[in-house]
Amino acid sequence: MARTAGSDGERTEAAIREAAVSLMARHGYEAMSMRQLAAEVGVQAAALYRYFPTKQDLLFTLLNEHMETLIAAWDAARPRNADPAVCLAAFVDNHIRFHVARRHSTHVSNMELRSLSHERLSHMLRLRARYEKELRQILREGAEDGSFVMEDVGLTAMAIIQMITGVIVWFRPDERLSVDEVTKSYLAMTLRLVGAAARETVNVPEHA
Amino acid sequence: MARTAGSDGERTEAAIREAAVSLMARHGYEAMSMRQLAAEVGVQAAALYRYFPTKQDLLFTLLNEHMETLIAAWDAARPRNADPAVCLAAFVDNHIRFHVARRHSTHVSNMELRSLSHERLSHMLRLRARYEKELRQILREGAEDGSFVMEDVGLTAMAIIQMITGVIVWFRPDERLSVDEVTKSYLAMTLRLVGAAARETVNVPEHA
DNA sequence: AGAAGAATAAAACAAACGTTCAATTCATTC
DNA sequence: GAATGAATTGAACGTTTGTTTTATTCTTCT
Repeated sequence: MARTAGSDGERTEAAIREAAVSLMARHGYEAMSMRQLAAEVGVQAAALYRYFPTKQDLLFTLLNEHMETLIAAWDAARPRNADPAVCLAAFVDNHIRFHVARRHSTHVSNMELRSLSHERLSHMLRLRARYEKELRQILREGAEDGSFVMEDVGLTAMAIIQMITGVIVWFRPDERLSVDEVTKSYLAMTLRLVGAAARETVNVPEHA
Repeated sequence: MARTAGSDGERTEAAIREAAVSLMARHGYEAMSMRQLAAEVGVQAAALYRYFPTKQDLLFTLLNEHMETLIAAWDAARPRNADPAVCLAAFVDNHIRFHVARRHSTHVSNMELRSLSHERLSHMLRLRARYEKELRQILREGAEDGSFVMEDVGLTAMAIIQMITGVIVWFRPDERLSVDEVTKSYLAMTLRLVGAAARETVNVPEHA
């Protein structure tokens, strides 16, 4: 009844994070008990508190890491000095691939914000706003230089985000469509949505 | 300690449903306690069990009612013998207005399916599949008669559903945009998304 | 006015919850 | 090989949970 053979702090913490994301994604934050999580890791519940002072701290750590990583990924992937259509394509591509690769933590990020304290919720919303601002910026430039057609920048940004994040709700990587195929289709839909028909999918309106 | 003056079964049940939807939407099904719900209704927790045998029965009742009502609303609103663009427009319009008017129960329907038992989950998924099939049918007809352009019917259906359901995540009826404006914009985006430019938003590709 | 049934309160149940504490073993360093 | 600190256990804490039971009051019908 004490330290177990071969135990290692770093490995245990990583195992906790991984199991927590999986359990929260499947059953929800409130439905996941610390004992259940401990059992999944193969450890007693008390051991969890060596790494995360409270259950909510654990949640916050996971959510924060998810958003920080997403922002960093976009920062690395975004084209510089490119025209709006290229930027938008890069944004959609990065967004879908990132979220598909992290289905579970994306689910948690979308569902469990309400379990955070007020300050931590604000912090997460700020990160989210910062990320969404990138998309609005692209859309605004495209609307100004005439390469995009849209009624409202903010509204279009929300519509696109909802659409491309929604991939993870139904997409399973082992089914009929590959990530590449899905990404390509969503990219085409997005470009049509903002009135920037890609060369290969141009459609000339019949009565024009 | 017993029946209170002016108490009425029907009114109490309606009050329970209403308070439950509101609490579940704001805090989540797991986070809502029966005592908290009872307090919101102005009743003791034990009284709830006169109307719903278990907490999960209460959830199921709400979810089921939501989906049945949605399907009934579409059945009443859908045009008969109309071309795909008209049908699609009607679908988007009905969907957005229905969900905006029922923000709370939509939230619950989207978030709390996982708290249902296996059989009840299956039942809800069947209802959802039946509803989504309507959209796929419209898209398929449009793809076949050439009025729509799309890569994949199923994928496009999911993208549209996610996009137009996502309205309730950010939309607040008391802000800068009215329901009519939002619906109109989303309708325009949807038509462009499937390559069926509405008359007033036709855009002729520059290089055509 | 009295009987019957509908609607609720109050109290209790065992189980599960997040969390804390002290004790104990493993790994590492000197 | 003894000492030190990191890692973990096992038991316990007080709350809160969903639910049940029993008793009581209100309403309605005759």
